[in-house]
Amino acid sequence: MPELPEVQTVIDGLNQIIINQTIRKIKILRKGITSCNFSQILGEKFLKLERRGKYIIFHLSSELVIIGHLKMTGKFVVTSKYVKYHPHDRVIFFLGDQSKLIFNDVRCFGHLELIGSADLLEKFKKMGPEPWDSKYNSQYLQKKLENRKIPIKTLLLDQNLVAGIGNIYASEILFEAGIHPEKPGHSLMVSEFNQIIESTRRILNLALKYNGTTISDFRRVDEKTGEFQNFLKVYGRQGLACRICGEKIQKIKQNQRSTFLCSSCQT
DNA sequence: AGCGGAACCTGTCGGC
DNA sequence: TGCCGACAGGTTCCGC
Repeated sequence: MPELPEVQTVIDGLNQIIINQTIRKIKILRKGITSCNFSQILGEKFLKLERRGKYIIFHLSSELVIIGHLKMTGKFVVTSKYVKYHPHDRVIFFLGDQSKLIFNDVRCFGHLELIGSADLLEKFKKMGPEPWDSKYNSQYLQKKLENRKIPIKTLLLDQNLVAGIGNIYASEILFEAGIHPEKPGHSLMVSEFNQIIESTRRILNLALKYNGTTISDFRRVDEKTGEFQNFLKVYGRQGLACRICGEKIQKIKQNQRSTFLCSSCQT
């Protein structure tokens, strides 16, 4: 589900609500979501939430941090004491003000883990730079991709190359950059790497401004939808006219995942 | 090392 | 209407 803008939207929502709340009790409704021993964080407070790639980092008033990943369908919702459980609620944090922080996930791909804050660096050691990091530049991409034969679209989904891009924004970024998604990584020129970097930042910034994309079931913490779906130029628009040239948008499969493109604008 | 495919799990939608 | 396959915003593991 959620890519960088959606994860950041969730974090911004939670930062408004759960900071300084005490964790009174934790209930795990579905095993497999987490194998943590949560008893060691009872009585602790949420201090601050951060994002790294598509991971959510909950800093606590102890030396431990909770790391969450929403995968395809995970959500965090905060509700009052009296709201009943929903079918896909998986983990419930009972908070000091009697509200509940609920991790809900239809498909159960999502995951929560507990690690020492000193182990955060190690945890994210292999992950690529954030898109706005100055390390994410054309020399970096050229070096990392010089031996890669696979399509640039597939490469943009690799979190060890750059953090946070998923299936929707990969298509949108390459459309904006005017680059065909099937081009092998090693075949791109420096100017094309620069286009990708600029497009990545522009599109993610815009998506952040509109609280992410709601295609099916992404919701903000307050259960509102994101609005960036209204700005999508290729994703989900197969058969419709390209907004730039009028050509029909195509849908292709790459590595078992859908890619959308305009074969006239992207070369 | 790089690459493709399967697996994880549940729900929905479109075609026949 | 009902069944069945395809598909869904992600990541990891396995074998070549």
